Formats: sequence, structure tokens, C-alpha cells
Amino acid sequence: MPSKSEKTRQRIVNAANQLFYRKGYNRTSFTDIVEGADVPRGNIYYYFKTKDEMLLAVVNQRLEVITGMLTKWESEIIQPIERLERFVQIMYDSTPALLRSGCPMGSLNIELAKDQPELKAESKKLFDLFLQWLTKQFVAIGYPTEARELALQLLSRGQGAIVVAQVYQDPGFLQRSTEDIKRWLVDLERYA
Amino acid sequence: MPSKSEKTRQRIVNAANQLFYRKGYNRTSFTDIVEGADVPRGNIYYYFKTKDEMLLAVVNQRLEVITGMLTKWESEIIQPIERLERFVQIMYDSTPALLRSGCPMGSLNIELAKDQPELKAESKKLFDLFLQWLTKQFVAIGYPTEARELALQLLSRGQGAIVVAQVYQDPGFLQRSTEDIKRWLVDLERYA
DNA sequence: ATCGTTTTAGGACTATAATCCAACATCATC
DNA sequence: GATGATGTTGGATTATAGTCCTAAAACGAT
Repeated sequence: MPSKSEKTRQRIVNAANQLFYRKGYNRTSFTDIVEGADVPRGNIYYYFKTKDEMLLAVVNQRLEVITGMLTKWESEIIQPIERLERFVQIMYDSTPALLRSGCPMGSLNIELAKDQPELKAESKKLFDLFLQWLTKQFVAIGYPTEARELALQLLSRGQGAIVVAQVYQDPGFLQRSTEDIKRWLVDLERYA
Repeated sequence: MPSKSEKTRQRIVNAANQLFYRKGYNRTSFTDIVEGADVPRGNIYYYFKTKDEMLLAVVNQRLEVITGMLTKWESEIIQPIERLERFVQIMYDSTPALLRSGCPMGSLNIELAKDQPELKAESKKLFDLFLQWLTKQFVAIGYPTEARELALQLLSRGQGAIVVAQVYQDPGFLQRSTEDIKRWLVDLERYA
């Protein structure tokens, strides 16, 4: 059972996670987090000394959640092509959040890449995790040598679609893009 | 001839423009701008009352520069397909800046889309300008009905390539992506 | 040269952010 | 149930950001 303290910590990380996504890292203040997590002002510093530390905690939590998701997909979905389709599908399923706040992983990296190299390195791990997993799937459908490049291309397509869909608040574009990507994947598998 | 005051204003806008690109809008302070433009602290408020106003000025300047560029392309390049290729080429030519700070238009929109809707609407104009121009070119190569969708796809591909190339600091990926896009364009024109 | 307008100049003021602290409560263990 | 470790609390402190103000300098027109 999680201790009371552990639960408080979780509340803080959850609040920070959501705020970093919705407002961006730099525009999120400790006050925001404290209010979001409903913990008294000073208490937060018992858990995290700096805002940077909070980002690490948030990224690590995301990494865990994503790892869990990908592992689950690998155990539940037998065909690698269907795993890839599942990845694309989740993008489509997240349309409302993506239109509102963009890609949680992409927008964070873009924000931090500007001039916060240490934090960017941290958030890049999210990309690495997906990249590795996607690469593995592309290997499995028969592209041992091009797998990594194909994984990068898949990420690239996803990121592009999300950015444009968000700029134009256009769920239709996101839908058509995800369908395009799925067609591309199916063709790739067919002609492997 | 530009008056002295006009030149000062320009220096301020130029400094802000560069800083907004390199550090992002929210992480750029008035102090940064004042130092970058080398004007005394208080003087800046003679030109811009708020930071928001500065963003408007920066966006407007960018719009003018881009309009000039696109107009020039239209007068100098006869074939619409070559105009489109030129658009892609400029992406490739900007590799170092894109790897460092991302897409000036994309990253700005992503940053402001989070929770600054008025400012986001302003920066969206940059996308609109490109979208309109690209749409016109796709019409010209024979896609009257799908022109806008193709233009969105082109923007999407560009944004995705830049994001991934920046995350992985990979100029090669950007190069391959721009080549892919050019091939796609050429094929589009061929089978119009 | 004078006068009114524009521009310069630097510091003052206010708001908000991040960080720290010292006293207090709670809990596990002996 | 006494004691040390763990966690809680709200306010205090400090840094930084954005905004404003007032006085002086520069400029342009008469």
C-alpha cells in the first residue's frame, strides 16, 4: 500500500504533469502546482527542491506509464503491424487533448530545446522510448536495416500532423493524417 | 531615409525577434530585449507598452519579410513546381538554425497555443500566409480541389521533419526528409 | 533663437515567482 | 508513552519580471 506521504508526492507529480502539458513548463509556477495538488505552499519543497527536479519526476512518471503501455501492447497484440497501428490509433483517440495542448512529448521537447539543454536531454528520453519500441516493430515486420529510419519517419509524420491540426484546430486533418499513416504502414508491411 | 527613431524601433524589433526565436516568447524578458537592442531600459516603453505589443510587432515584421520573399519567388520562378521546391529548399538551407531553435513559426505557435489564445491567433497568421501561397501553387500545378489539403500536408511534413531533426540533432534526417518531400512534389506534378 | 513635440534616460514601483525557514504535527519504534 | 525521524504548515525572504514616471535631451518648425 502506498504511504500517505507517497500519495502526496503522487498528487504533486500528477498536478505538475498536467500543468506542464496544458500551460508548458516555463509558464507553470510553483503556485500553480501547489494549488493543483492541493498541498500547502511550503510542503512541496519537502519533496522537490527545485522546479527542475519536478520536471525529472514528471518525465520519469511519464516514462513509466508509457513503458507500461508499450509492454502491454506487446503482450496483448501479436502482430507487429497491429502494434504500429495501435500507436497511430492512440493519436487519433487523443484528438481533443492534442488540439488543445499539442503533443505532450513534442511540445515539451520543443519548449525545452530552445535554451534549456539539460532539461531537453531529459524530455528527449520520451522520444527515445518510443523510437526504440517502434524500431523493434519495424524490424519485426521485415525492415531490419531501415527500421530506425522508418521509426523516425513515423514520429515525424505524427508530430507534423499534430502541429498542423493544432494550429488550425482541425480534427479532420488529424483524422485524415492518421489514416494516411496507417495506409503507409500497411503498405510497408505488405511489400516488406 | 529611416529616421533615427525608426531605426531604434527596428533595433528593438530585431532583437525581440531573435530572442523570441532563440529563447521562446515566455522566457524572453524585457531586460533581455533592452540589452539585445542596446537601448536604455525605459526607452523601450516609448515604443511598446506591453510585451504582447512587442509580439505583434515581431509577427508583423515577419509577415512582411515572408510576403516579400514569396512575392519575389513568384516573380523570379516561373514554374509553380519549382516554387514549391524552393520552399522546401529553404528548409534545408536553414538546417543549423532549425536544429538549434526549431521552426520559428512552428515553435512559436506551439508555445502560444498552450494557453495564450490571443497571441496564438496572431502567430497563426504566419501559417496562414504560407498556407495561402502554397495553396495557390498547388492549384497551379493542377490540383484545384485538393490544393489546400496538399498545402496542409506539405506544412505538416515540414513541421514533423524539423521537430524530429531537432530532437535528435540530426541534420541527415532533415536532409533526407526534404528530399522525400521534393520527390513527393515532383510525383504530384507529374501525375496531376 | 525659441517653443512645442518627440525621444531618451535611468531609476522607481508593483506584481509575481522561486526559495527558504522555523515551528508544529504525526508516526513508528523502543 | 517517550523519542527520534518523517512529514506538514504558512509565512518570510529574495530574485526577477513587467510596468510606470519624471526629468532631461534632441529635434523640427516658426
